[in-house]
Amino acid sequence: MTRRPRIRDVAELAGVAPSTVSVVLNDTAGARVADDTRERVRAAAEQLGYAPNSLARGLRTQRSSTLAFISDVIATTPYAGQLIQGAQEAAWGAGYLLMLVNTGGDTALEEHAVRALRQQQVAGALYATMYHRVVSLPPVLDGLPTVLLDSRPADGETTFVVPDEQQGAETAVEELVAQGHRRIGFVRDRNDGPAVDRRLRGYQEVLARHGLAADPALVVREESGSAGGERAAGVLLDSAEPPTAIFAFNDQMAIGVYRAAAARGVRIPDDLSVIGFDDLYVVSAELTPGLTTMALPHREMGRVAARALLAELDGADPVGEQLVACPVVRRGSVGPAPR
Amino acid sequence: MTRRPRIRDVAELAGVAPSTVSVVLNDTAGARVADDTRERVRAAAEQLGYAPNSLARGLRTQRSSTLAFISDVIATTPYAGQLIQGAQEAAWGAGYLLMLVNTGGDTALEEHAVRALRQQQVAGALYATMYHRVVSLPPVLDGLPTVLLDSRPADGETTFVVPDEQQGAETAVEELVAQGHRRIGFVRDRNDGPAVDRRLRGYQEVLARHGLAADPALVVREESGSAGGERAAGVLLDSAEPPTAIFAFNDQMAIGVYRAAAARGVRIPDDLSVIGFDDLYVVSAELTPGLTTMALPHREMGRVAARALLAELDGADPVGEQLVACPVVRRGSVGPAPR
DNA sequence: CTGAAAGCGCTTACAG
DNA sequence: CTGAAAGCGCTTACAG
Repeated sequence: MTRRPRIRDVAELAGVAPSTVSVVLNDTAGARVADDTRERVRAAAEQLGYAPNSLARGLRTQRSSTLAFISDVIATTPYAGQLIQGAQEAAWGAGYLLMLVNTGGDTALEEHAVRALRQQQVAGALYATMYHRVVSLPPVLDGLPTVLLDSRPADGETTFVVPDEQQGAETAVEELVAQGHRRIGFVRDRNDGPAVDRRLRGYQEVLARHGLAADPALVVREESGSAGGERAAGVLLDSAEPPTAIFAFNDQMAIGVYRAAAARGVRIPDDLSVIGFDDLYVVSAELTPGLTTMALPHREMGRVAARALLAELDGADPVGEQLVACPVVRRGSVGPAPR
Repeated sequence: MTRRPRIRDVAELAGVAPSTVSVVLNDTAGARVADDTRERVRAAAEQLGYAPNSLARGLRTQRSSTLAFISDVIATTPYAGQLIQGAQEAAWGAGYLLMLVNTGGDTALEEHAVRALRQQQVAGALYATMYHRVVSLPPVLDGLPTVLLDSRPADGETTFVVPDEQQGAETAVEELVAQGHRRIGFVRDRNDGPAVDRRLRGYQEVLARHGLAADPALVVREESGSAGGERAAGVLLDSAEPPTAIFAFNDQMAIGVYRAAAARGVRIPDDLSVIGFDDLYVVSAELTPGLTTMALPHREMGRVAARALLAELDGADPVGEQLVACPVVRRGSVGPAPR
């Protein structure tokens, strides 16, 4: 394997100085080079298969073309890939590569990793969490342009990109209302958090918008897994006035709703409509009937975040909250309200 | 934000030359530096929070400390994270960072990405596919130390790391035999491929080992999704002599087996034991009863691959096939054979 | 035992 | 319009 050509090789072949090669290949603004010289340089570069050494360029320009993608628990979620994919697409568009680090939530390790990333002169960082929550940026990140992905900063001006939870919830409940449902239950996580708070608000908003009673008995708090969803749906279905539709905080809880319905001979969507949130693909598509749900726009979020970061590297100011809309994915679990 | 300290700053503070700082901080072999000088240098570096610029070091030493992680379809599989996580763990241990690129299977894009990676002087590459298959390495990778992850090279000496499919299948079927099952069905993918071939071999191996008849009617080919699994299991369950246990090629097909059983009033595990493959977590844990299955050791595979690559960077020869064992994950779908 | 010099591969003022 | 020089921040022979 012969070594990669350097700029000097191109210069010699073209019969010019290395600086001329640099100017030509970079299309340096305000530099005047004769057309035939340009041509010779280009041909020489092409012939040798020359591609500049990014390390040398980064050292000289004091600006690398890599972005850090730091995440807490990439390993255990099927979403991470989409976030990365989106970020990568936007980064590539601008000639940046992603350096990936997964911290597993370990602070010491995170600090170590960020240090290594900074030694590599990353231009900026995307700091991603695997679900929408509030975080404090670690001090090692100080002074490095950073955009938060799927989380909100505890304080500061940082740009952060999150799903539009409220719009998602509104869309979901509108979907049910449009089918004639008037009593709609909400099966929610036991804990508060940015996601559940906003989804609840969206739910309430739509009920109010349509003049539907906001019966507190229709909102049941439970653990956020399928077992919790099953218990919560059981409470609703066994009540004196059961809802004809249930909006589940997430797809895992929706699985539980399916189970509670099956156990009671309640058919979906004939007797009960169900709509979930997250579009946890392997789950939502495999249920019978398929689960209609709100997709978390991870790929688009990744894109938006990378674009915002790139803009900041070009001198733009942080822009705070960036909401990305959640689209509905219609499968078979929503039907007309039974009369 | 003040700029990062350079080696010269440390040298000035310690009252020595930059070269001495380098020698001390890198513990350069064969260099003799007085203990108190060492001490002063260390203290100065500590005080300034000095960390060497990896770009400059890489340029000078002609050796970067980044590895490329190139994958085809990270976006759509929940496994990718584990692969990356494992690779990262091993890479970090050796002071390397991962540069990630997902090609989406687009060759032109892949070529472009690999070029960019090489411009960044990555020391080597991990080339990952999202399921076990045969690949040809793209020419752009020529001359760059590369290890294949979850795929086998069409030719060449390349090191490649794959799950031990046959051991996994043997373990699965032994699990059933140990529970007294004598008629065991195998619900397999319609297409051939390294994974299904080896799983079939493992299945046959165990039957032979225990002197059980290898009835060809017990092996049913179908599409590899849940619908295929359902049809295949239907064939087995409706046959004159139905099996008491079914080994499914993968968890998706196992879902179908569950459905076929439910549709016929066949109870799992009382009437029928089921064992899957892949441990597609969201699926296998959410079924009722939970699916007993063989886990794909993605994290460990990532680790093994990164370690092998690092070894090659240190001059070791490629080692060809590296098998990583698949452990069984016991949930509730395997029980004693009905009498 | 320590320092001065050269050089990795680029880019960017600055001469001419 | 083009080239020579300096320098980004390191490390590594080589003097002394």
